Amino acid sequence: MRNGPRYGVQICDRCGECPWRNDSFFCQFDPVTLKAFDDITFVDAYPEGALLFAEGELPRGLYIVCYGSAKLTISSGGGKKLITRRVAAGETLGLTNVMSGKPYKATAETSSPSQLKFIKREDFLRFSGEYRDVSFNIARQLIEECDSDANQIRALGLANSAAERLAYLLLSWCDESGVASKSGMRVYVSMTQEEISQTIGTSRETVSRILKSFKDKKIITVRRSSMTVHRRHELEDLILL
Amino acid sequence: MRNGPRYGVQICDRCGECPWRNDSFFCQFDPVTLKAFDDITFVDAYPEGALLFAEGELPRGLYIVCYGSAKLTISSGGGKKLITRRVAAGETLGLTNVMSGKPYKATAETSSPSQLKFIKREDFLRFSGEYRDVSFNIARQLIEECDSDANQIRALGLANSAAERLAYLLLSWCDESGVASKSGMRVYVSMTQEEISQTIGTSRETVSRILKSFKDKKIITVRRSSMTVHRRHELEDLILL
DNA sequence: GTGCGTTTGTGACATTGGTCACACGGCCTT
DNA sequence: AAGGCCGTGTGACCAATGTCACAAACGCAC
Repeated sequence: MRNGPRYGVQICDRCGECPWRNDSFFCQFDPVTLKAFDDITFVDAYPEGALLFAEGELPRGLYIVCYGSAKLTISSGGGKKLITRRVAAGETLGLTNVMSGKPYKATAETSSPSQLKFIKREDFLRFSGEYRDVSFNIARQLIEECDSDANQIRALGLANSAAERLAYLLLSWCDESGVASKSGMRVYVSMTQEEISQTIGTSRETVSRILKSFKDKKIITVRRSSMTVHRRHELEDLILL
Repeated sequence: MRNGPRYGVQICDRCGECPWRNDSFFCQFDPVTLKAFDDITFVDAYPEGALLFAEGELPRGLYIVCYGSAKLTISSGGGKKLITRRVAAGETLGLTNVMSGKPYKATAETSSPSQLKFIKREDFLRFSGEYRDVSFNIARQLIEECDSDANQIRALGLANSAAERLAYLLLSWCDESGVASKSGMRVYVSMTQEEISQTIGTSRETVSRILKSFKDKKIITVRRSSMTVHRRHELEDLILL
């Protein structure tokens, strides 16, 4: 830690000393690789909502989320917007484009105050050729991206209704971050209904109405920003995916 | 060529002698790699509609299309079916699953009489670690898959109508395989309306109606299995993607 | 040609869900 | 307390499209 906090984030520019280091992808280099890695990266902190790159731009380099989170969105000429992925600490932003050199197909912005590492494209390409565990981690992340894309294609293409997609989203929250309580599974909801609608590809009003119908059927209860799923199986029954 | 034709396909089991070898991915190994590669692969011919693997199965090995074509589909409990990808000669089937060991998320079947190579998973994993150009080609193919998935997410999630998705599909046909003629761009249509509907995630009837509306507006004409796009820009105007 | 299976065309109808319009409530700042 | 902003709840309305039910056209085998 060299600097004071910025946007509430304590900056740390050497992976070896990183207090948030976890078991995902790019945190997992061995000490030698990590040292070389640190030498070619730039660290910076960003406030919530900072634009990292935009659809159509050419990739200048690779971002890695050290702390915080980001989201990728795509948008249509008609103003419609879809959130295609949420990126957590330890994951990369725009890896495929850095590898291929093709323009970004999505826009990336932080969704909370975050610290990111940045590596210039040419440095990263050279680096990835020199170290074995780097190419391995690249492949891992690429596979992970394919996997998550496949899930989204399934949800968008196969669901018969917005209710089905929403039920699917709620269940994924339960599985990823749900806490068992006596009356069901409690999850912290960090998205507004607007964001939820952009995640499942529907309108904000529809999300509001469907959530109401879930509440009416006593499937869920909502208090402040936490939601409790009482009858998981009723959500599962909705889903034919 | 060792064997007589099967399902109308002339079998060839050594890449070095392959008459269909092209410039995509796995055809591009250098001679040394190619030789080692031939030693661990099995070649076979399949009729149209042959099932190669199904959703939920564990990957036994990697398929590579030498000749012919295949498609990947996903389907819901409700009987709905979506074609997620068409796989042409030189491309692989199920690479991500072979790499990760996770169950297939899609079903693969040939969409014309085809010759495929098969490599057992453990052989492929060993092979991919030993030869440099193999890992390179794997990364290339993974990136290609992410790219195609991203396009599909955009088409499914951002389009406002079935007409928009269909227009998008027709334009992609023009770009990929269109032949300029005096009255417009001519493309050979190899899909039935049923398959088209499964590609763009709508019903067969809707495809029929939208095509009719395009014909009525003189945007396209259809004769037998070839279609001519007369007014490309009118299709483009439909698309807000 | 004849016949059969597949593919395509079309009408009628019900439902979903997008859009517009506006009210309400919470929270923050002044 | 007042005002404003943001997120949410809700009614009314309508266009898009899924579904069912046939009919017509096409392609292929005999």
